[in-house]
Amino acid sequence: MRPNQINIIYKGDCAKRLAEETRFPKNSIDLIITSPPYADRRKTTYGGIHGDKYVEWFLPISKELYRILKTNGSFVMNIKENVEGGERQTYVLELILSLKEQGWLWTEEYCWYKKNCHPGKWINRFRDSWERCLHFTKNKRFKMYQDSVKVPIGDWSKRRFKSMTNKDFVRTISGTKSKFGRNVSNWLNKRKVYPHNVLDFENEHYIEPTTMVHFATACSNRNHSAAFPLELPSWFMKLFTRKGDIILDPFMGIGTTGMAAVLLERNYMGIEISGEYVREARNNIKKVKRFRKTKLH
Amino acid sequence: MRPNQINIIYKGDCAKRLAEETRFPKNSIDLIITSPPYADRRKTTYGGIHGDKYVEWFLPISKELYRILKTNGSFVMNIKENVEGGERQTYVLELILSLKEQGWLWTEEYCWYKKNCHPGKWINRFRDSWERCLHFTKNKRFKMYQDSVKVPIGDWSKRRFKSMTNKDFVRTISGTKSKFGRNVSNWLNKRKVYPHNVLDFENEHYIEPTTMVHFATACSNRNHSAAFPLELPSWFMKLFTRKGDIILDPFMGIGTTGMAAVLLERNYMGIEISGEYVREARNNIKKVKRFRKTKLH
DNA sequence: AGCTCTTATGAATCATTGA
DNA sequence: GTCAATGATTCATAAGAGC
Repeated sequence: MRPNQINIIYKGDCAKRLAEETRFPKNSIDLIITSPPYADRRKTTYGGIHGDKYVEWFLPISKELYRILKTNGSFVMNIKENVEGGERQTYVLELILSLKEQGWLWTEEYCWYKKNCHPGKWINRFRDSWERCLHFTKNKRFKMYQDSVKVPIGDWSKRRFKSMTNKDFVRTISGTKSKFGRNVSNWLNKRKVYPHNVLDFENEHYIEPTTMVHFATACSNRNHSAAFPLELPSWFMKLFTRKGDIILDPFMGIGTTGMAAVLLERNYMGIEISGEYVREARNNIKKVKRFRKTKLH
Repeated sequence: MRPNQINIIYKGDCAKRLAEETRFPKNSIDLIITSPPYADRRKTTYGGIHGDKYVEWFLPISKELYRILKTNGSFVMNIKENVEGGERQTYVLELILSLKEQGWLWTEEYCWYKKNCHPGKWINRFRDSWERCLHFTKNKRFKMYQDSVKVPIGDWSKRRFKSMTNKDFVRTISGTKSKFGRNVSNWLNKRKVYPHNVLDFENEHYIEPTTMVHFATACSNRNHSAAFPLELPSWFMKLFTRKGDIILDPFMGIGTTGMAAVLLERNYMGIEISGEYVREARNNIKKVKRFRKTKLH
């Protein structure tokens, strides 16, 4: 069965919304990707779930997610435990163990390496520049389209570098965009390889650059910062779905997942408890749709 | 109390060795850094501890480690759970929870991003290119010398050196006659910033390049590859200890921790169960000592 | 000595085969 | 069936040979 409506955002508490079986029939979603509220964050909307209560709060939601996900689908959760009392909290670890008891397979943990992380200075730690992207599935075999996220081959193609003189180095450093850059990028495009499980979006261009640039200029929303950037859901969508598949984000926020889905010609479904976020998400997605029509076709 | 001997490697099972109180008095070690055998690895030496038994096996060891670590010391464990039956194993998660019950504070989880990870291609996952470096302490306040691991920053420098191996880097600067060499010296004196909690040794050079290069040429051991490269223990040593401090590796292997300690003028202690590894570790450390005398002084 | 090119090999994982 | 051993797959680095 298919959901009775797709490409829609429902306002409400996702535990309740997900239980509506005509809207969310079993085995109907190809990919669930979300960044749930972290413990003690988003206090206004979700009442600031404490770390001690986090697993208890999440399990009814993940039970519904398990029901509605296709047997060959994937569930990707972007999360990072915050620090409390000088220690990393343990609720993410406990959540992984509990999800396994619920029937989920903990297939992989991707590392999202974000170099431009939040600023700050503490005496007992450095800035946190990575987050977990937990990959759960219902079965050992699931849909995975690895070719769609291939990246240019690594820099060991520096045989190219070695043939260069010191002059070339200096010119590269001083000159902004010399022919050096173009040559190398040409060379690199000759061969593509599979990526690994650290997502480093600053170095690699997983979204087609032209699409990305056009889009960035077309819809720039500085008012609110997304929980995750467009690249993150886009990467997993390309990896685990094909065009026309249905992708769900039960904590839709300002609609980043929906925007990525539209750009990649997938169908989205979203749930969001905050009315303000719902409005903004709908608006953002509308902008993306308009952009796709005008610029890409 | 101080250990009755330092700069020594004991052969034996570390659970038993650590209990010898004259050799390992309580509150006597400044930093414990180790990469314990991963589950089902190193079968010949450690009997291949299975994931199900891993926590049970490790807890008696960590109990002794807690006893001998100074109250302001740190315990850094490099580990990564492997895949079994298509899923990531959970023994590392369980170990973290159990260590907390034992009294340890789980202060931080650093991510070691290793780009030269094992090759391979599978239908359900990509290559694993990161490992956990779990940071445990006995107290909220502990010794941390953040300034000692600051990294040079520069708009061009990072981009420039990203694609160079240490060897290239060293070779390049050693030709100081060139203009490029002078540029590099400038780079070394540039403004420095604090790193973050992703260790990315390809991009940053945490060991002084000259030391690094001289050493690489002086002692190259092909026979055995270290579990972790010299940079990893070096980085944590600089961060959590000062010259003259005592550093313990209860799973010494071929002595990488000891080599780093000698290079950084710290004292080391090690335990290793394999006689062959003990010999090689002693030999490696001897080489480093000789190197330090001849090349650096 | 310095550069180019070749070759070997990693804390891996999965499917298949054989006991 | 269950478990163990083997082969296939793959990318980046470093050592070694040759000029």
